[in-house]
Amino acid sequence: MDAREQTLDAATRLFAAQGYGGTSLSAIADAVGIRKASLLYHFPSKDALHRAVLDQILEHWSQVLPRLLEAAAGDDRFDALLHEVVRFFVDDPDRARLVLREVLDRPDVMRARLAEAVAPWMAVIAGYIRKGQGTGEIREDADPEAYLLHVIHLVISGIATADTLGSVLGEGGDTQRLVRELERMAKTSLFTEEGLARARERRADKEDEAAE
Amino acid sequence: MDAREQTLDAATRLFAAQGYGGTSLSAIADAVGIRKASLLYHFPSKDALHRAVLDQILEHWSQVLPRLLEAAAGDDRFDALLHEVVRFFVDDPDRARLVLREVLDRPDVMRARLAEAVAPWMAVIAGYIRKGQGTGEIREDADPEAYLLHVIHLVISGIATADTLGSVLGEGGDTQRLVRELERMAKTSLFTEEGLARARERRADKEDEAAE
DNA sequence: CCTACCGATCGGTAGG
DNA sequence: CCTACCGATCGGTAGG
Repeated sequence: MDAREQTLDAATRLFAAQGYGGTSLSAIADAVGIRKASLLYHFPSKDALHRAVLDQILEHWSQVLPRLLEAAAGDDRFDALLHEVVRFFVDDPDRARLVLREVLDRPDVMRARLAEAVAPWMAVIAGYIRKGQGTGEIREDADPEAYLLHVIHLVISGIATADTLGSVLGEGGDTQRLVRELERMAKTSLFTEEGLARARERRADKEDEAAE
Repeated sequence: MDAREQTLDAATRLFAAQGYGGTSLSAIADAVGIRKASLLYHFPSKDALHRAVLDQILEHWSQVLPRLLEAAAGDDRFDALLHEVVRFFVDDPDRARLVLREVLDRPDVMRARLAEAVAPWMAVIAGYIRKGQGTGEIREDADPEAYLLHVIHLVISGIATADTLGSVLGEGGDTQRLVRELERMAKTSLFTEEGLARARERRADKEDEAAE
């Protein structure tokens, strides 16, 4: 791993933990083991480094989202999508903390970037939800776009703070327990009882096929 | 409003918008219209000012929560509680942003404070949920503590970012629309169809009584 | 509540 | 990738 990658890694970690204003270039350079001036050879400014860190995360989704929506075009699209989003942030909770901080720190910059990178895909998924409302599998009173926004909130802020707030649950407050409840809430607030029952049948069928 | 209150107000606004590290004492003093040195006459240090800002918020809940739980001891306890929490943060979204930042910036300090101030009440409400699971009004598979934590997440991060992310919904992305869907999600993921129906009946009865 | 001032640290540059 | 250095700003103090 070259110095540029090491710097990106350390910056991700420190920006996530202490914020942009709370992290100095010296602190990042120390973590990498170089001098601050050397860091500014790889990235022209603190702001440029910060943008590079954020680009890494948003770039991932520009690549993964379309692939995922096509691949999981079948019945379990929703499950697959939710699982992938959860997996990405649980894999490295710093990603969740960074996105959360960014929305707080630079609301207008982030609004523009999300409108460009995420909104188009949200519209597609909202379309699927509306189709499900037609077949009776999805609750009529759900507001597709607002629902999606809240599920993203649930995932990101839930995972960003899981380490800290899990302990409020007592000893058993691990991330897995929080994730399980999070997925349950996302599903039961979207699907009708009929929709949930159909999904269970589909899963049972699949297991039978796999067993043959 | 004296200078101390003005300082608390300005600090709340600026810490919420730009974070602790991103806000200088001069910036706060400028907003109040005094000198930085004068600010440090009212609060011994930046850290002390920050603590005072946070204390204001947590103190509110130490007072309101017990009163609310006793007063709304009837059937609509859940509705009343959720509404009050939403109202408090919608009233001033900076409160939501501050709490969110605090959990990110000082995880261990915040864990300790929440364990002391919020955890006991969460245990009480979780007890009510378990009782509802016994009567069939609340879904058996809900995890009471994890559910409550996620609803708080939903409210706080939803409201903290409503201004920014509402626009992702298009023109109609106002806070009210987000709040309505938020409350729908919280209820439908907690109550069974039977529980929801019973709540509707109770509301109809109340309206009849009021009409008489 | 002010002026005046402190050492420390900030992001960034020059030059090699 | 380094040493050396820049002006600006930081949180905080002295003294009135």
